[in-house]
This record gives sequence, structure tokens and C-alpha cells, in this order.
Amino acid sequence: MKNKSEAVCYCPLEGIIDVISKKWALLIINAIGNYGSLRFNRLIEELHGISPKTLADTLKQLQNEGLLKRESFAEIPPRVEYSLTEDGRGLREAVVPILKWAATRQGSKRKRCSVAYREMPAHRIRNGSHSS
Amino acid sequence: MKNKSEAVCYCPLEGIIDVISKKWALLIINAIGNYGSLRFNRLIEELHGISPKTLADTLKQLQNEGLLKRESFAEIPPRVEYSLTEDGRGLREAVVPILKWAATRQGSKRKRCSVAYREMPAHRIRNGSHSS
DNA sequence: CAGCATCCACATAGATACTG
DNA sequence: CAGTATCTATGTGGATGCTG
Repeated sequence: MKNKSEAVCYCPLEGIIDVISKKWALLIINAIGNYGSLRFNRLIEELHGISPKTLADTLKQLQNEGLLKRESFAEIPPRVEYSLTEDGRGLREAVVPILKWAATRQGSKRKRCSVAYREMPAHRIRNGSHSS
Repeated sequence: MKNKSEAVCYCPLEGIIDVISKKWALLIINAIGNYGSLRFNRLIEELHGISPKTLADTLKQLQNEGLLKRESFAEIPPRVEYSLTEDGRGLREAVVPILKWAATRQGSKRKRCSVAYREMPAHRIRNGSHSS
């Protein structure tokens, strides 16, 4: 086990804060991660409460960040599948420690599952793959 | 080694997103963590660029979240020291994986240290304690 | 020194309606 | 189905000036 004074540059934060600070970003990452791939309206349901605009915006940003992959199929009706890139999967797992920390912190500050979140499957993250 | 399908509730995110999404919160947590404790104006310098209002706001929120401890000394001039609580230290460490992920991701998306951040000592996080 | 009060600017999210 | 276009509401950060 390596020890204490290992330094990690905090700078990447500047880039990543833009991602994780978005209200829905991590939820989207996780939802897609859980299912392997999801479609637009499926995400709307999963995230329940998000507006198409917000979803579209976030999806686009996530693609720009290289976290999501978008595949559109020329069918009628149109079909578009979103899935995680390697980076996306990496982020998804990197967040777990924070979740664990948040879930176990002693203070009374810890949040319970809100009704809103409880209703959605996507409110849980799994460490491993989605085993699809 | 435990495996794949360990589930982590994503709900705490709702509470924690409010913290980590704040532009300066993690930087403050880290800065204080690095030094053990810091004073208001010292933080202003460390974070360089933050306004007193924003710092005060964030500091207050962090206290409410139970991440920071505030100690004021009845001296002239007044002195106030901020330090991390157990929870604060926990968060600080829980963020490391994200930092590491961000720092090593393959895409060209990865951010370099901005000049702004490069100038501040607080832009680095250490895994262990600050060994004060 | 360590803030608070005020006002302002901008980014993000939601509602709603419409389109390829 | 998978978005886009608008408009609005809100929140978060910044600037400046003042106070215990």
C-alpha cells in the first residue's frame, strides 16, 4: 500500500467540474451505464423530470467531453442509442467513492433517497459492468 | 476482491451535488486540507480570484454540510480558523479517484493546469493527512 | 481581519410548443 | 421518435462599499 503524500493535481477539476456540476450529468452517465445503452425518450423516463431541452443539452455536452457515444439509425421511426465511452465508464466508476462517502457519512446531513429519485432505476450505480 | 454488481445508491448525489457543483467548494476543501487550517484572507489568497462574498457563502454552506469547522478567536484583530471535519476529510479523499481519472483520461479533452490554478498551492491534493 | 449588504451578470434548468 | 426554438425562473458568482 502506498502512502500519504502522494500528490494529485487538482487542476483537472477545472475541466471536470463542468461535467459533474451539471445537475443531470452523473445521473445520465449512470443510467446509460446501467443499461448499456439508452434512447432519448427512454432517458426521459429514467431520469423522470428532466426536460427534453435539458437532456439534449447535457447529452450534447457529454458527447463533446467524450463521455458518451451517440449512434443514430436511419429507421422509421428514428432511433438513437446512447452509450458510454471508455472515459464515460471511467468517470462512472470514479464517482463511486464519493457516493459511498456520501452514503455513510456520520452527520445527520446525509440525504435520504428522495421520492423523486427513488422512483428511478437509474438512481443506483453498480461498480462493475452492466453485464448486458 | 469483491465483484461487479455491488450497488451503490445514487441518491446521496442529490445532497452532494450541491456541494461539489459549487465552483470553489472542492478547492476550498482541498486548500484547508492541505494546510490543516486556514484563515479567511489566507483563503482569499490561496484561491486567488474568489470574492469575499463567494468565499463567505461557500464557507457557510460547507459548515452547514458539516464539512468545515470554524473557530473564531476573540482577539484584536479578530482571527478565524477554518479546518476540516472528519466528513470534510472524507470528501477530500473521495474526490481523488475523480481527479486521477480526469488526469489520465485518454481523450484530448483533458484539461491542463490553467495559469490561474497553477499559481495556487491549493491546486494540489494529497492523499494522506497534511501531516501537521 | 473577517465578514455582510447590495446590485449585477451570466449560466443552467424548466415549460411549452413545434419540426424532420 | 428525437429532438429544436423560445422564453422564463432561479441560482451562483463577481464587484464594490461598509462594519463589528
